[in-house]
Amino acid sequence: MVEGGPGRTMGSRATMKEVAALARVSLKTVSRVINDEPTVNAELAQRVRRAASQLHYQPNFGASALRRLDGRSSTIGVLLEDLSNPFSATIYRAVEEAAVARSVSVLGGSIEEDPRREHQLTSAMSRHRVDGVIIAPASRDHHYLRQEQMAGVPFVFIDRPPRLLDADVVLSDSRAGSLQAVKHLLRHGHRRIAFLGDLTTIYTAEERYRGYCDALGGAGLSPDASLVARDLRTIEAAQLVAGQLLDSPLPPTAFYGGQNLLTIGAVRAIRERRLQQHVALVGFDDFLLSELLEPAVSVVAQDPAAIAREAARLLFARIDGDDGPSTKLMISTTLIARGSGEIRVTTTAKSS
Amino acid sequence: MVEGGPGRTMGSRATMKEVAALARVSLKTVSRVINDEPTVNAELAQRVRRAASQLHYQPNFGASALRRLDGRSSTIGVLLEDLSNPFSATIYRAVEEAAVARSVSVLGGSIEEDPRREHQLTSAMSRHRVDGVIIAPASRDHHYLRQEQMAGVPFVFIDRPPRLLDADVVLSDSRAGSLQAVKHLLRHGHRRIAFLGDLTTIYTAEERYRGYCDALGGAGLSPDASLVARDLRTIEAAQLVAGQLLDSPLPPTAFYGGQNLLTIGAVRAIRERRLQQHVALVGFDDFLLSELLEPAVSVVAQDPAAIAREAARLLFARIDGDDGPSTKLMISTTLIARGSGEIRVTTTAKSS
DNA sequence: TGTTGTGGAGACAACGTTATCTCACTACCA
DNA sequence: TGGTAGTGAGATAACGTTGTCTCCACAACA
Repeated sequence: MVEGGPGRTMGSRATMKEVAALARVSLKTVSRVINDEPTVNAELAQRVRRAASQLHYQPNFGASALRRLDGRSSTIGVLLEDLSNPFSATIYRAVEEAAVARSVSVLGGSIEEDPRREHQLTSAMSRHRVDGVIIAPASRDHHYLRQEQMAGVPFVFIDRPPRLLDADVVLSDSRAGSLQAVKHLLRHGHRRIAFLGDLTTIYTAEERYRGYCDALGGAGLSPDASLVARDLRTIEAAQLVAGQLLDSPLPPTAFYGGQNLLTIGAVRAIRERRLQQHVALVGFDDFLLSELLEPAVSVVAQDPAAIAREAARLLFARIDGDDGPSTKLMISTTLIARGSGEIRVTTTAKSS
Repeated sequence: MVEGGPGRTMGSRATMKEVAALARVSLKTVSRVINDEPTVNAELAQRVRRAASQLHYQPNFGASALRRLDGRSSTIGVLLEDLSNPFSATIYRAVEEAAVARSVSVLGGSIEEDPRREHQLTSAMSRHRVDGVIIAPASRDHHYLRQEQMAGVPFVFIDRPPRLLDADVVLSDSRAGSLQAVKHLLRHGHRRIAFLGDLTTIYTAEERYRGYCDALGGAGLSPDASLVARDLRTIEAAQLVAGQLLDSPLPPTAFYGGQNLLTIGAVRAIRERRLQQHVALVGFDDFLLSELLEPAVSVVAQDPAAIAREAARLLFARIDGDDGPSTKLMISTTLIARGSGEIRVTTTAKSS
């Protein structure tokens, strides 16, 4: 045998043919045993299994998918915003769990809010002939996926709905959650509530802004443009803007952070100015350690694991042949009061 | 055409054959165009490309890998502890970045410290005929991967070295980092330093314990069994144990958290008892918001992105044919002093 | 003008597997 | 005893692609 070691070495893999030869049966019989077909004599099956393990035989999924009628590759694609952010990572993990239960492998991808990258990734999924895709899209026109659907690949959208395409979708109720968060602040006497929002191109960012407006409207207020900052993406950007707002002549008495990182940016800006006991804050989406800050941060929590479980359930149902009309699921959010959101408006900072 | 919609519909995919027919060229010419072989007349190539896009042709990687001499599937496997923890997620992302640069897709998997699951996942990778694997293993004998190596699949180990197998590896210098952390506490006058550690079966947990012992030894001390808690996995477990230690007659004056979650558990226990200005704490591995706690948490930071970049570099070099001897890379750690680790031993809590 | 070389394109086999068809054999009943 | 199911296993083709071989047209050369 050729030398082992870490490098690439040429000891090719055993095939069914070789297993068949060693077990002295036909190729097809090996196929039957590998696929657990019942119509094979126990003794022969035993012989085949022994031969297979002796040769370290590993079936070739690619070849199998190529030949089999249903073309199944035992692979699904999971395309999310960014696998390194906790929301995406939690979703990935929950989908992975559903997938391993079916012996399906997961091809992951981070779209990074880049429609071009979304196209590249879906195209790669297509070339790999995945059995289905769960996607949190960045683009605003998903029409291009129609071809894939027609080729029999089900898509389940997550966190953001499909546009110009009919497909299943599982969403957090961002607008209602936002409404709830801002109402909470209003209830504590705040009238000057700043909004920190992500890219306006992002569906959920838009929804959260709508919820913010809904709440203000419900209190007879209308959004004050000078208190609304959008298209923020990083902790630093949010920190800067929140700081500027706090330093302005008529500062907000409360912040609503439309996303994890933006909430954290607000925490930093507030903290820098030692205003953490005076300026209220509610964030959308929970984050690790939010309860260990002082004051602990009140949030509207999503349930990413639940979203992922539902999405996986829908996807596998489609893969199993369900061809009913498309489903839209809303997963509700929960307001968690921890302190920062319950700070009442202070007399000194009260708006005129 | 059959009805579209979200369900599975039977509009099969275009093949090279159909593209060839539409472009009025041979199958092989299409193959040449798709693979960017230069020996094709420009006009023909144009015709082929037009036909391909008209039919929404997507090459079948499986079939391609099956036939081509090198058997490349344009897929790598990345098997980590748990994709939902920030360390694993950061590594995954950095590897993904290197992979997309080569138009390679990533099959991810969470081993969850379960050797059985590790076997299942590596086996799945093998069946998918990945071109290579980056793995943070849970098992303690990797001999079983020899077959895969011999079949030409390179493995790069990450965070934990291979055992009974020759393969590339990229590690954080856990022992040195630990030594540094505990020395730091000793320098601030602490003698009763508690150790919170993960499963003793985990290589890095063991190394971090060794570093702890090294540091104590360097100060003429030996580890006090009553201050050492190991095999902890969760925030809650660490919190409980740290609390018990703090409530004991002779409590530690400092904690060394051998892992993120355990450090956070210690923070909670200390905080519950309002001792955060009196009990020192250093953690191994940085975490988000560590700097926003009060006091901010001093840590020994790893550089998971650097680990991943090096691992990807090694892997792709192997895939490109490098068959030199195996490489071992150590990525150094950095002590970040933020406050919690610089608390001096207090007179009241000083040990006898 | 005949020969050789070259470059572009097609014919065909093969990769490892599964679907289909066929066949040998047993068991059962009239 | 002959005929008919039923069952287990092999022979063969085919999936979509690439590697190899062959062929043809055309240019270059003696």
